[in-house]
Amino acid sequence: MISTRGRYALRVMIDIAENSHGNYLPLTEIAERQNISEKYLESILVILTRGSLLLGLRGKGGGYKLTRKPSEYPIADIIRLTEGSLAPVACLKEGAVPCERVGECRTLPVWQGLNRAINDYLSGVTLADLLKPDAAEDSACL
Amino acid sequence: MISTRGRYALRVMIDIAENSHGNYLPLTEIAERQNISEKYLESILVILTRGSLLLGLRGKGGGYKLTRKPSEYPIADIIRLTEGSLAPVACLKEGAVPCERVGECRTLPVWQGLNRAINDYLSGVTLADLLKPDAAEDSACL
DNA sequence: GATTTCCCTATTTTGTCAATAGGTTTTTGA
DNA sequence: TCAAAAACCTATTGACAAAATAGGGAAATC
Repeated sequence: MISTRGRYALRVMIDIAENSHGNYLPLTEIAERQNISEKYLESILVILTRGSLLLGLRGKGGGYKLTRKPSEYPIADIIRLTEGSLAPVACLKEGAVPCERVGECRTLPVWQGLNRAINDYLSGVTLADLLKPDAAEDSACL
Repeated sequence: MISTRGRYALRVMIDIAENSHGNYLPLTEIAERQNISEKYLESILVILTRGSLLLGLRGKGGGYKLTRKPSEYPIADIIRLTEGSLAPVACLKEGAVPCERVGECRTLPVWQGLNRAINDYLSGVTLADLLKPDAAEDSACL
């Protein structure tokens, strides 16, 4: 199950894509529009910024903006970053110690197949696909 | 993420399919083979039995057995039952109160698409696909 | 230099999952 | 008929991660 953090992250990315028009959007504005507490939202924006999905600028006139065009943000990137992983089971996480039963594990193929299905789907949808028609023009967003 | 309960459930179903040969397998035997505590395993078998994926028989000579041929168990059924749902977000769970933002929700299409990708994949694989070659003959398992 | 705004670390709260415990009922078979 | 074997049932504990809060520090602007 995608957690609150990942779901909020996606909403926030859409919000910025639709409202930024190339400018920096302050946290308070996003929080109000999305009805998320400023403090909790902040913890999510930190992750998105550290992962280079957003650019943060301090001081008056500062805020957050996208680093790329919406069509260059696969949803998979957003969810993977904020959730830590997209893997449906722990043993498929990046850098997991390979389970000792790996040779005899009868269930591994299912999880690998599921993992691929999830990745393929979420990699094939981008932020641009989720925007309101009039906000979807890439040029208007950077 | 699929929880321990769901992963164990799948392992147990495979175990029974491969070892039952039409007989009832007692919990203790399965627990030992799978290295799962008897008490915890019991809580999982209760779910599988109530959901009619297994048949339980009490008393000496009793235990658990499949109710159908392995090829008639989509993995989706096993995981959905033990996890409660396959939905990647709460608002897509069976019987969830529809979110009030539904009309304006920009993220819903992603979750619906992901939901479908997961369901399609897990519905297309059955228990029979995961068995050792020599146990895969359906007739030997009921 | 005061205000705005992001940045950083830590803590509390909450809730679910994993696991355990202890008992009850049914069935068999000696 | 009674002891053993086995599933069935309810409740509780323990551990951990997620959600949310708190308080302050650093950069940029005007």
